[in-house]
Amino acid sequence: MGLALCLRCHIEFYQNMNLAITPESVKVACSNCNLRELCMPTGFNTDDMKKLDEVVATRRRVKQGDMLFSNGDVFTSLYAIRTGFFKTCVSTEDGREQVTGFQMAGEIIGLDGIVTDLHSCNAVALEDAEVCVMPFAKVEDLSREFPLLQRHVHKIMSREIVRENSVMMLLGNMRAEERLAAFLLNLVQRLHARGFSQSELTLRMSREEIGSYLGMKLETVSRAFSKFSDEGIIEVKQRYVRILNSDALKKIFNPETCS
Amino acid sequence: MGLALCLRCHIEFYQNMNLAITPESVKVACSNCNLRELCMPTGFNTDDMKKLDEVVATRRRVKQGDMLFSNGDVFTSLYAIRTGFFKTCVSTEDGREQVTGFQMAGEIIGLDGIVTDLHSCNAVALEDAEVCVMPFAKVEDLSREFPLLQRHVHKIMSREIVRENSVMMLLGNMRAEERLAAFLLNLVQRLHARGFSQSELTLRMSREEIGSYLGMKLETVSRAFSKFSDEGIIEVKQRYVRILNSDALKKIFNPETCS
DNA sequence: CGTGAAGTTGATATCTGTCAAGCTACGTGG
DNA sequence: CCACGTAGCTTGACAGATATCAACTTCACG
Repeated sequence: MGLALCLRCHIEFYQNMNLAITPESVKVACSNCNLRELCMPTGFNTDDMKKLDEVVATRRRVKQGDMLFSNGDVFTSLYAIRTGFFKTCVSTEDGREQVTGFQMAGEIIGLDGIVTDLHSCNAVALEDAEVCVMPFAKVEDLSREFPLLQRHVHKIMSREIVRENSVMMLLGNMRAEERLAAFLLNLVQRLHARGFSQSELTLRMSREEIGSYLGMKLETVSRAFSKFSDEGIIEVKQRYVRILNSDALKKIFNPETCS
Repeated sequence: MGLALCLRCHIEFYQNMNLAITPESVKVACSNCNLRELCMPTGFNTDDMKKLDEVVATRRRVKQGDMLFSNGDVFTSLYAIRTGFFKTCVSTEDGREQVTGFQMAGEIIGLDGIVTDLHSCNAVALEDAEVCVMPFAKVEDLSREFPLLQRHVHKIMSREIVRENSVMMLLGNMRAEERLAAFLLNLVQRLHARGFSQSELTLRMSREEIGSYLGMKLETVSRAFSKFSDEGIIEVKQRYVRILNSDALKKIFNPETCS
């Protein structure tokens, strides 16, 4: 899965990956899943592919607002998102919450639980969702059998580490508008890789959740949206966002070029 | 390796791990390394242990200020720190640098390179260091043979993800003094797990590097140190720090108790 | 013992947070 | 089908935390 991550831009560049999502797909097996290229390694023959179908034990539906897992839950499985949109967040006892990521179809959540066998964050569905449940013991078993799968699992974890590095850069070094610009470009880029528009998106999260992710208050998020809108860079209407000038958005956090 | 990570505190609690570091140790094999419990899984018999010695291909010395690897380098190996102290950092073309972590003996660096086969950050030695070079292909081979090693590798990567989650919480939700307090407690805790003092430490990094990690400017770091010092919570003399009142330090970022 | 890097401290500027008011959109129930 | 209520969003005024700029001090190293 040729993927390069531009730390500067906080944008992932997927190659050979432009998958239309047909919500009508019925088959349970990975081998027939149209998200396969996002979740699973490629390069298997049909026989091996069938064996790999075992990775997914079951499917699970999660209603909007419900948690797939939460802090303290026993870790048993990774989850591949089939449909829907999630946020993961950690929180302190005094109620401060930090959104650590937003995840969409084809992305894997639950990696936080491996180290202690307990989840250390909450995964909340931001819209009705369906996930593939992949018992981690099974993932490990099959990984030992299939080096390609093993490598794939390692890449997924490494990608998450690198993504978090880029979020640290955002939080530590960038200013409010730079953060929001990077965030929007990252979102639209990931959506585009899934067959959606390069320039339009509907946010699945509130201003407050965006702010929590980007380390700023909801009012600051709102102001930044308004500023971009005033400058003609984007069009915003509540959660609908249209990017009118992608280059201008890129320039906000990267005065020069962004590969 | 019983490890729990308190997100609130940004403190890792290691269990059964209090290893004095004897710089005189000569043996090359993991099986004879006194850092084994930090780097390697436990529970192997002597025969398996010998096979696992193959994980480490060579040792490599890195002089203070030199890079173990840098952004864009081809990824081949993970590195286990034997002696010395590293920082990892990412940077943008316009020169902004974000320190993403500080690593000490027994910790593993290089995980960022797995996803793209290229390193996406720099690893700089903050003091003369020696690392064990673990070719990743060999790690993967042996992981397929030894489930305990496989699990161990997964835990190391998951731990890094969880650590970065807690840094995101620091950067996104905490104020300057809270960040520094959490940072000091985390450092001293990790040093203590390696047989050093619970209350004294010598910083291996500059104020600027601390600031970069914590998302603040060096002057702000310095002021926070001075404030803690004025309040009698710590004693500071340049890079020497003595924690006089650990509870007060904990209270700064956690008004109640911190487990 | 001199020189420069690192660290400290003060004065001021700037960005983002806070508080408050009003607006918009959406869902619910009459 | 409309009215109402609420949650989410926007905007303004002001406050506060941290950044910036600058001067000075300390320490490490040659």
